[in-house]
Amino acid sequence: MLLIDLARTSAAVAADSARLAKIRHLAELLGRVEPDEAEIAIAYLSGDLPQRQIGVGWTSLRDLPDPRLAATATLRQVDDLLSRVKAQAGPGSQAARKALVTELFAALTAPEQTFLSRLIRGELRQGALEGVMVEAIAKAAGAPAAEVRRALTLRGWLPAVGAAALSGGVEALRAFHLEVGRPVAPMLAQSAASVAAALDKLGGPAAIEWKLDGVRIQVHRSGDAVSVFSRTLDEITGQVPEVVEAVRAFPAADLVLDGEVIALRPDGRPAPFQVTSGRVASRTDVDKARRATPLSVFFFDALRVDGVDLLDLPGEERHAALARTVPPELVTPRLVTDDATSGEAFFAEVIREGHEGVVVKSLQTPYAAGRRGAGWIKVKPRHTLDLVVLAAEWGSGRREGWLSNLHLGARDPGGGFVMLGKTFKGLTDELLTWQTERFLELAEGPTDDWTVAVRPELVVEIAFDGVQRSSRYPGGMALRFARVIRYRPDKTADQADTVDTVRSLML
DNA sequence: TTCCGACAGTGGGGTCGCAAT
DNA sequence: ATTGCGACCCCACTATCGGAA
Repeated sequence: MLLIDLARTSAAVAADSARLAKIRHLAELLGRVEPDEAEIAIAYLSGDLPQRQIGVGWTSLRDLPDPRLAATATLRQVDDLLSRVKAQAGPGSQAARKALVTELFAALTAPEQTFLSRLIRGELRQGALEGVMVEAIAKAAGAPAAEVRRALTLRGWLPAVGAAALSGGVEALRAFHLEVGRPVAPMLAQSAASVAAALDKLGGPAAIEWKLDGVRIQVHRSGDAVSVFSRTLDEITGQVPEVVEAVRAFPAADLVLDGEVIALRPDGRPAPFQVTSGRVASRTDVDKARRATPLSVFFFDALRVDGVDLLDLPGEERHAALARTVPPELVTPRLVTDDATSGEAFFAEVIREGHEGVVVKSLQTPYAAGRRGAGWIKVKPRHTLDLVVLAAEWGSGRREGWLSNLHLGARDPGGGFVMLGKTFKGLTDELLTWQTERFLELAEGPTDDWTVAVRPELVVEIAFDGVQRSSRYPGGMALRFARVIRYRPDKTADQADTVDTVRSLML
């Protein structure tokens, strides 16, 4: 199959807003792809590369060679070349990558260049990724979407599942099973504003667990072989020897567990997320990193114990299996209750201990791998500040033509404002329209292609999860997960919150 | 007919490793 | 020694479609 076929399908998918139409376009293409190119087609049309990452990003794709007029590139040829790009390493590799990318793009027509460039940058913007592709595979293979979804959960990689479905139908899908050593898409959580709201949503007793501000892990053990995977299913075994040692000591030789690693201070309180994150990312001298920043591990779910798959069992039965296998001090602390008052008290206590919040979990629901299932609901405290808009950046994609990303500043009692970060979240289309107009009225000072500086007059209420140390911003601190709640037309900039207030929140 | 679950899109701060400067 | 880039850790929120209620 030719790359131009995918480029045309992608354009058609983007042109139709209806999901069912997108699915039809994708299924039609899957119906005519050769079996040995099915994985490539599925990967590309759901926004992925079979190579996952190839060391080429936005900057490397800025100036492309002139396009050709005739489309001749096959999927296989493109895929082979991208594998060669990925394989470059060592001195001279950046130039070698660049040369290969240029060679590849010089062989493509304009629509192919656009498609491939967007794909590599991760900005396909066709309104269809994995979720829609699951439906398209089901349609093309004549199988129920639920079977495709189940296989995806267990295999973790849609192109493999889709290729099997296209060639072997439902039977091939049913052959996928949980395999120790191969990661499963982790279950995700929805969120709620309070424990009471979360309990209300679940209806009935639930488990309220500590939410640790660390890094999610999935651990597989078969005999002495232990593998640890990240949330995106990358293997990080070598970076977390503490986990490997802990799990080897458990009284079960066949395990799949879900948990979190976190750096704790000597007094048992959590280190800032940046510390845990940096430790987990360290690969070059793990022993040294470990001595400086030891990791603790806590488990909260069991997907398999001693040869028995637990994914489809109710949460409580999985937790019972976990408790039989993992020593109590390594099980994430929890409270089972249906009482909102004691639930809120538990939440308050967890926050006092310095942790991020809680996850309220249904006792009944199975492990909804890879989905933001309704069975888990996270609750975190929310801080707010009234800050001043210092500038805004032009948006892209569906926000093109709108001033979108806000630069936020706190008032300096000594005069002026100190920038604390940016946010684009929480804005409705209506608000985007309003603020674009307003900012252009207030525009002043240095303005580049992306940024419009404005007179610091507008006050906006910002929610955020915490204040982190920052080397990027002049005040030495930045807001974590900042988002807009509302504008405050009732306030003037001299009534905005000060940097001193922000600094007091950093501890 | 209305409601709501699931998805895609739009970007945020921080850190590490590597190659280039 | 420093800088730029890619990858990945954490992530919130709105708009939209279409099936569920």
